[in-house]
Amino acid sequence: MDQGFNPMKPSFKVLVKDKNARAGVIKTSHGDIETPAFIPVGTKATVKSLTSEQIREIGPQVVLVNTYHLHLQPGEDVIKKLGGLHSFMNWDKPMMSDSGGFQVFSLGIGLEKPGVKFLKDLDDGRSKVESRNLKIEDRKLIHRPSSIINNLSSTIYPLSSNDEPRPRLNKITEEGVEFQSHIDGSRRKLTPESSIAIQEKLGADLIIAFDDLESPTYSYEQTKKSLDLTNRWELRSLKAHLTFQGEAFQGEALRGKRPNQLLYGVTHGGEFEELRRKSAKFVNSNFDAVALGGAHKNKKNLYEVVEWTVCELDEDKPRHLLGVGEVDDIFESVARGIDTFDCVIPTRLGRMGHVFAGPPLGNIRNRFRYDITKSKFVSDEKSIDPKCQCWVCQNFSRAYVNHLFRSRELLAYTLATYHNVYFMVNLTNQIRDSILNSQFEKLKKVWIKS
RNA sequence: GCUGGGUUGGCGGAGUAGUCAAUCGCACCAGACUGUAGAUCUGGCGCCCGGAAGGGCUACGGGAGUGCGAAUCUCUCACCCAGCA
Repeated sequence: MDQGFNPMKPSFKVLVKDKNARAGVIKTSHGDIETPAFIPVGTKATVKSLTSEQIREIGPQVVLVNTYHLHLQPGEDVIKKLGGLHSFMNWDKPMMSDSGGFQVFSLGIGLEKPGVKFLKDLDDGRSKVESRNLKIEDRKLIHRPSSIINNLSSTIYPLSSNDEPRPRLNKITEEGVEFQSHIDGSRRKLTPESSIAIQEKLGADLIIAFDDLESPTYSYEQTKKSLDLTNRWELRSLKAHLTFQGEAFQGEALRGKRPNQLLYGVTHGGEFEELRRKSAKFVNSNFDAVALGGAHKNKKNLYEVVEWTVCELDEDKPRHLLGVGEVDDIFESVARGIDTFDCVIPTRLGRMGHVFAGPPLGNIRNRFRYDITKSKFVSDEKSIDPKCQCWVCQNFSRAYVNHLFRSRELLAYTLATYHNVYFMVNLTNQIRDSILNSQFEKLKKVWIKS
């Protein structure tokens, strides 16, 4: 156990409200999280391309890891033996772990339908969707060893009469999900109980209940069915959480003390107001923390969903918006009462060569980002964002970053990721300050002019 | 000088009479990405018209032939490489 480690159940407090936007603090054994806060994603116990030292320097207060990935590799027992996640990845600040529920979707339905969390791609026309969809699957298959392809679970999940049945890597039962590992093809099972047990061994401060994710293409009936399953799984997650806490730490310092993990229940219900409100009430009445999950039809629907959900929640519970988002999503969600976010966009887009920029360079039309790999930046001596104070912008030109990407140098990914994560952290810091000073609406207008 | 091999799109490199405007890789251009099977994926890439389907033009070192038809066969010129002098 860390020197000075003070086990405590995380708590949350709203400090200041500016209309529905809130500035608060989540206290955990590994330190405080001042909200609103952006949580970078470090799925496999690493924020891709960054060292923990760099992450500390950039300044996010929490990092998110994934139960599914760490369970497959290297396994929670290895991590626990090495002192838990914090010690394993040399990160002594707060950490959140996702339950692996999302992978039920992304390794299953996600293979069959485009638009993982949003339906927007379907608006472009049927033919495009069909071809794109097929190519996604071809791509996945190519990347899988042939032994795995030949042994794929043949569970079919047709979503409409027009859809070709496709193989998927998992099978959903009442008990949980039977997976085929995307790494070696071995058969695995994840249940609410095992997800919680794994998350307990990993040792993140904030953990998430095991849920089933609906597709954005689901009908009301399909969504309701999925929500009902999620609710049953969430209650089992909660029970497991209350049961396992203590057991996992038998013989250790924590025995007999209060649980030091905060379990978030996840709300679902797709695009449907009735289901969303029911789900929010359900989670609110059972959990001390709420994560908004599930699929959304589009941005407008996402904001509606946040509104509907938040209406049904107690003020004193922290609200996390899973997997969102873009700059405008963050403003709109904070405006409606969200406290924390995690999203792969800054890290993933960074690796793809897209870098963020605030006003005036960045705006709602260019989605606050541009492609640094374009030839027009070959000899551009300006920094990525002239207004940015990050280490990358203080020391490197667009030309240099452009060169690194074009020559496929590894540093490219590090510099772009560094800057992008800094951008998100800086953005949420500005948002928090604006709330504390009752200037949130003003800041929001400067950024997205709504 | 002799002998052998070679000369294909921005580059590398397939093709060796029709299904070739020409496989493929690189480079380049464009697009995608929201609880990460992602340092990834998709599309374009001679010129012109078209949204597309498709159509027209110019092309496989230069020139001349054979043949219904040539990047592919013959002759010749130029250049490159290897071995021998």
